Amino acid sequence: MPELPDVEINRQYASKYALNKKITNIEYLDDQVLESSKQIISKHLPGQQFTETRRKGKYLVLKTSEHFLVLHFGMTGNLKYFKENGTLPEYASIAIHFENEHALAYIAPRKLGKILVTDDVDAFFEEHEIGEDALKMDGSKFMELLSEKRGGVKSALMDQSLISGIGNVYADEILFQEKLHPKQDVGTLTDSQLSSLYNTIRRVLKTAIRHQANPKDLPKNYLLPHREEGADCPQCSGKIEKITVNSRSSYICPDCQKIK
DNA sequence: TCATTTGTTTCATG
DNA sequence: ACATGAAACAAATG
Repeated sequence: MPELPDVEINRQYASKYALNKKITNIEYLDDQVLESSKQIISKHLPGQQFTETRRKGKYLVLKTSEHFLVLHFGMTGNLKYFKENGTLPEYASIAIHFENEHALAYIAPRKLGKILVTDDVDAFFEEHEIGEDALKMDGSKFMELLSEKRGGVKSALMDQSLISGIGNVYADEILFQEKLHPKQDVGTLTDSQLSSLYNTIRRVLKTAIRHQANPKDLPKNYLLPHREEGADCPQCSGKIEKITVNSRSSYICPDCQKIK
């Protein structure tokens, strides 16, 4: 579930609480999500402080003077800043302790995330084929990439090597707003449709960020608050349907979103 | 008990 | 050879 907007909220959270505080030690509660060894992580972080946060697609990056802590939340997860003498958050994988007796926990209830340290974050993104961030990509690049792509429009939006940050949930919202069927072949889209799609991607993601990535707070004409089978379409009298696209659940309004 | 959840990886297909 | 889609995988919940 943590897609671009959710990760961005966590980035803002980390910026607010975790910057410019000396790291004292790292507490390991679950090894499952560690891509770097404990030894490596504990070698590079304690004694340092985070000076900058970054986000690319669904990845969150905390920078120290010479290294980068790279976090990915998989399908569940978030950060939690807490007092050391308080309760350790449930499902915390690691806790980064600071000199001020507070700590930042990486929480992953389903343990499908990633935690690693690297000294070259650009190389990391290149190795993992993470394309330009959905909010940083410019319009002409988007048009170029999508006009070369084949297959369904939804799989194109979710292709992290093409454009990063859009997952299953926000792809549904973007397509609903555009009145496009997820299985419509991307090659059939006109330049004007692609251009409109680009603008909608930005609008939806930015709107979600503005609402703290909380689907319930999104505008009334958005799909997300009604993303369940049989719900009323927020834009017509139709009922929301659940269909399978790319072996994933897609929620669409069959009246608004027809293949052309 | 098992279907369901999702990003990523892997395998099969065209 | 390459791109695309389908399926497997991880873990935990209800």
